[in-house]
Amino acid sequence: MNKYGTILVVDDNTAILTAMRYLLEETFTQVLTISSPDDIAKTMAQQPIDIVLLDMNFALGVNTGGEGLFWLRSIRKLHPQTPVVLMTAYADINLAVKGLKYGAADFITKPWDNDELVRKLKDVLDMQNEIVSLDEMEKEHIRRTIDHCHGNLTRAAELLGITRQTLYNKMKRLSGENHENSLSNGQDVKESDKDKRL
Amino acid sequence: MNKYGTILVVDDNTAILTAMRYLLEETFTQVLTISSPDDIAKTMAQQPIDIVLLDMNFALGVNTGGEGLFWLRSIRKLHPQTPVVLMTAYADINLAVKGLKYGAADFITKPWDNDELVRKLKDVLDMQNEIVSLDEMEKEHIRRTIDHCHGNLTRAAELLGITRQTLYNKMKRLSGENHENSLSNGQDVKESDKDKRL
DNA sequence: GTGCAGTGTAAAAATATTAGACGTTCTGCA
DNA sequence: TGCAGAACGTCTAATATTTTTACACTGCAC
Repeated sequence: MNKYGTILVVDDNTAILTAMRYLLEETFTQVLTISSPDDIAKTMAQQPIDIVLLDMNFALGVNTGGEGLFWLRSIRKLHPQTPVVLMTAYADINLAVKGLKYGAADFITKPWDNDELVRKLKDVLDMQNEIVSLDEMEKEHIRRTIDHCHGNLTRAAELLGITRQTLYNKMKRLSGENHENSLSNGQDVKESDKDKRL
Repeated sequence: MNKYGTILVVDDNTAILTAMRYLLEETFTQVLTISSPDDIAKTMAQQPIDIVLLDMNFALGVNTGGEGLFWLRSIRKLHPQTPVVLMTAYADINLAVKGLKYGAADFITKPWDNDELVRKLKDVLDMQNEIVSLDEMEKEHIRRTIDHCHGNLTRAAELLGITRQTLYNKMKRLSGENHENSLSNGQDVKESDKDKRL
């Protein structure tokens, strides 16, 4: 079974940290727990962390979640690619929206459901593993830009920083490539001679 | 003053639609309001819509927001680049998270604050207007991928679907281009002879 | 030590992009 | 209705980039 790497759990309630350790050890290769968010940077500098589970309410009596958002941003700044899942006891829709807009990968409310928690963490990691090829990324961005320009290819090309002709080329080429998914196992089917000359 | 294009407001409460029309006419060139989500597709096919403000609870008595999510997905499918802002009277954190994950641009709870509503809508449109050049997008994706591969360039190149040498080229080229922002007004400073031959 | 995986580099051939041009269609407007 | 400007679609030659293939070097596990 593929385990899911290293998870860092940050919560000032040590009982919760203990519970998390037991729960997450089944799924993750390594479960790190710290009770003070001040240690986040240090811990993440020492070793690669694959995902962070971050509590939103640290200062006792201060439950606006501002603390959590601060640490979320701090993590995002230092490690933009490491997903952060937020956790809070005080379901606050604005907090959730803000958290997700600051780049949180998901949001979990306490008390949590064990299965749901694990499933969400797995989903996040599965998703972020989906690195797409430059071509696919390019295709998507081009599509969006053309859409944004209401189909005006001249303007789209300008925004994209390429010439109109290049945009035509890319559109032609990229539209013909969407059936090859392709992780080819050595069988390179070169069809480059389809209309080399007409 | 630059107005913000066409907004489509979908809510089954006609009083709210009327209020929205008055509120949003100051900011948007055109305010379309429909009370039935069934008309969304038709309306959006007839003319370009720049942003959608979508209520989450349509079927009276059914307040899970499932209806809203359904229509959100339907809009995202047909017009992936058109931002959708969700609105609900029933602050539900899971609904907000789901909505944002399905691609909603923001989330507003009723009763709303006029200024905040308008500000959020403007923010969304300002943000989505930031179309970046293909080069910038490429650079960002490459950076993320290398990060994801813990610095293993060979694997990053594989994931990106390019050769390792091309990755080197792109890294060298793209890292040297980040000071030109550049919207040049005809002054093309060609420095292509910097190390043409050595 | 040897083999393996990754790095850094090189040069020629294959491709892609650019700049510039041309005639055609579309669209707003007088 | 007809015109001017904007966008389209296509082409060519000059550049630039990417691929292919190859070589030498490093760190590491066995």
